[in-house]
Amino acid sequence: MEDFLNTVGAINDETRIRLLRFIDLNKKVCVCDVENSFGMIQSRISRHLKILKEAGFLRVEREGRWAYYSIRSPLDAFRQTILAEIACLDLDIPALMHNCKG
Amino acid sequence: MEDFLNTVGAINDETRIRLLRFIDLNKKVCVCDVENSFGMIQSRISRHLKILKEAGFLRVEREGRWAYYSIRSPLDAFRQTILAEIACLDLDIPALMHNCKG
DNA sequence: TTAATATATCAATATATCTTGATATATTAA
DNA sequence: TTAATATATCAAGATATATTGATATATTAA
Repeated sequence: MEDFLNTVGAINDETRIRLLRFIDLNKKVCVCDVENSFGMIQSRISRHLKILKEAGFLRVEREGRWAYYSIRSPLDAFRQTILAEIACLDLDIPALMHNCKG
Repeated sequence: MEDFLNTVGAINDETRIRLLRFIDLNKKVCVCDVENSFGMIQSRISRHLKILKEAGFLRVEREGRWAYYSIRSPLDAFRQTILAEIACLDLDIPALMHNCKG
């Protein structure tokens, strides 16, 4: 139950739905690129990515000062179904903007 | 997006998850039976059933002074997947108590 | 018609979640 | 070591959702 509510709670937010789709499309992104692509402040992005990660949708790899987020693999059938459902939605997903300063 | 968030929001609540499973198991129930089975006040049950109905999970048939709720049929694949996922959870579902007074 | 039952909805409060701005930590480059 | 960049987390306020008790509506039975 706890895991189910965690999973469902994670996708019960428009920002996170868009973030999830964005990462699904762009495969591997760092926080500052997401920040810039979505035009949202860093703490907001970071918080939502954490929720998606803890809900089992994302994984993080640290490389130097960057944290790269991608869709967790393997993904169980239920979360795969959710991703597929989100892929069918008519979402406004921004283009990936690389904006890290080094 | 609106429909997706509606669907997801509906199952983002422990009470509604249990109600959904209860109705899935008992097929067709009136509000006062649910009220008694769950030991919750009527306004609470009524509100949650309405949310599940508006999220596309339930349908209502009025018969006299009773409102009978059941799983909506046909149910699209995504909602079926959700029901199946809920069926796998270890939930505390009460036995159906018939308690209408006439 | 009156009373009882079933259900829905409203208003108030309580609780949870989201957003922002500030701050803390870590890594790298100068 | 100092400064810059990237990320995470915290505290405060804003917003949304849940719960309760009260009330409204509808149906049936007496």
